Amino acid sequence: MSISPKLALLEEYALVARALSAPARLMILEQLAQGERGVEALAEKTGLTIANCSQHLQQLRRAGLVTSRREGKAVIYRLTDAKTLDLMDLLRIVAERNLAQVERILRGLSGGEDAPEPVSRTDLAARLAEGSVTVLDVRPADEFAAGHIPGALNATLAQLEQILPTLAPDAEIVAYCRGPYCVYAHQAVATLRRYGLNARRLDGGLPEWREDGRPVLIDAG
Amino acid sequence: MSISPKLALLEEYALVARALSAPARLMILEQLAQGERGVEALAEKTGLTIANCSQHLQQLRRAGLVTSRREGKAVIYRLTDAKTLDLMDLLRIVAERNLAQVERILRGLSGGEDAPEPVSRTDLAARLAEGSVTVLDVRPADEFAAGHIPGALNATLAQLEQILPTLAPDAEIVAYCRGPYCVYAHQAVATLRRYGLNARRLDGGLPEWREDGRPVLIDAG
DNA sequence: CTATCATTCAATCAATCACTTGAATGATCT
DNA sequence: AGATCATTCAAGTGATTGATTGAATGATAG
Repeated sequence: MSISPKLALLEEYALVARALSAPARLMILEQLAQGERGVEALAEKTGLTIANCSQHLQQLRRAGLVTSRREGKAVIYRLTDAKTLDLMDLLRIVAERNLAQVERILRGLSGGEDAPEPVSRTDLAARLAEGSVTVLDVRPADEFAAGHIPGALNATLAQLEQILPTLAPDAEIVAYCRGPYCVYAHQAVATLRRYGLNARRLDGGLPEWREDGRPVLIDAG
Repeated sequence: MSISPKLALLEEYALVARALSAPARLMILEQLAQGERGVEALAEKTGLTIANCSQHLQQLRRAGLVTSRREGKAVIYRLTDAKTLDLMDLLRIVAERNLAQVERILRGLSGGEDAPEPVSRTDLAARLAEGSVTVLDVRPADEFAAGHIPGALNATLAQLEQILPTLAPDAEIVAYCRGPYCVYAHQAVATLRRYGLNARRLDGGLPEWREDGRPVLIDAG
């Protein structure tokens, strides 16, 4: 308490920033953006050991970004606040505007200059209503089952070539994944376009779609 | 290039967050929000040594948050992008919503429960136009000289008691400082209210006022 | 009450960060 | 060109972080 209040405040703000300063924690937050999860599920999805994942989660909790609740033996974590998503999004936007390295990586993902503009969620909703579009969900099957855009096909990158024959050659395809931090949709679009298909990426992923209040279909367990 | 593009992207985003994860760098950014500055000026304002300040600046530059330009012997730094301010602001908002510690500090600054709501910049502009308000700039004299709200008085916290007699006892006072990260205005309002004056805080500081496109008066050098 | 399971804590190590000090750069002025 | 000044670099120190391992906690089921 002896330091100045001004510094004390800055320390708190810095704590939040620090929580976002490790790739592992960004991955965890991206997962939590899709819904609450237990420690084990998070560890598996992110490739971290359980102990390590638990430590990161506690760092996130200290920064106030996640909250936990006990459910039987399991501890379930969730985002404290939807504003956290905005913060991650702004972080991404600032990084994309200012860091040449980010642009280079994204360009590499999209396979060159010819990456089309993403489709806005409003546009996609309108096109869905008139049935003039094929929606592709590029996330793993379990995440698809837990909630997806109604009418979407599901295929991971590895499965993509298998479903190619089922797609009409002139269909307009819109791919989406976990959200702005996720690169699956970028890669899927690049692959589809290499095969000559008319594919574009959705702006944002399922969490943003849900945040907009749009319908999400959940598979019966 | 051997790591996955996904991880590479997350590393870049984390780099930006890391740049915001030290109080010293937040102070520097707060200064730069008011206008471009040389290294020496920044070091003095933040209380850092020049060498240390230079190192922090380079970390900020690596994260793409600041840009430098040479002017004679001096190197002048400025914010790369106004979006950085949004990012800092959101960081602050998330911290205030989620961290009890922040609320405690702010409450202590404001001297208890009775802190009034801040005045919006739109409101202040209207009240200024009709002359029904006294505006107080709580920043150091040099920053006041470099630009302030037209008609504002200038007094640091230390000088505040000296100008008390010049204030009409029933005047409505609106205090502002460097911006949301700055606590001078909070403290000034607390002091003025202890003396029974009707003081409130402006929402945001001079950078936000300027960002709104409102008039700023610059003293002739 | 004991066994079991998911999670967290504790101890450790390598790596990184913030800060200090003193020397090196790079542009100006005489 | 040499002197001067602002800034940056380089090296060293103490503190912190991220990851690993193994033990401890805390809630449930028998």
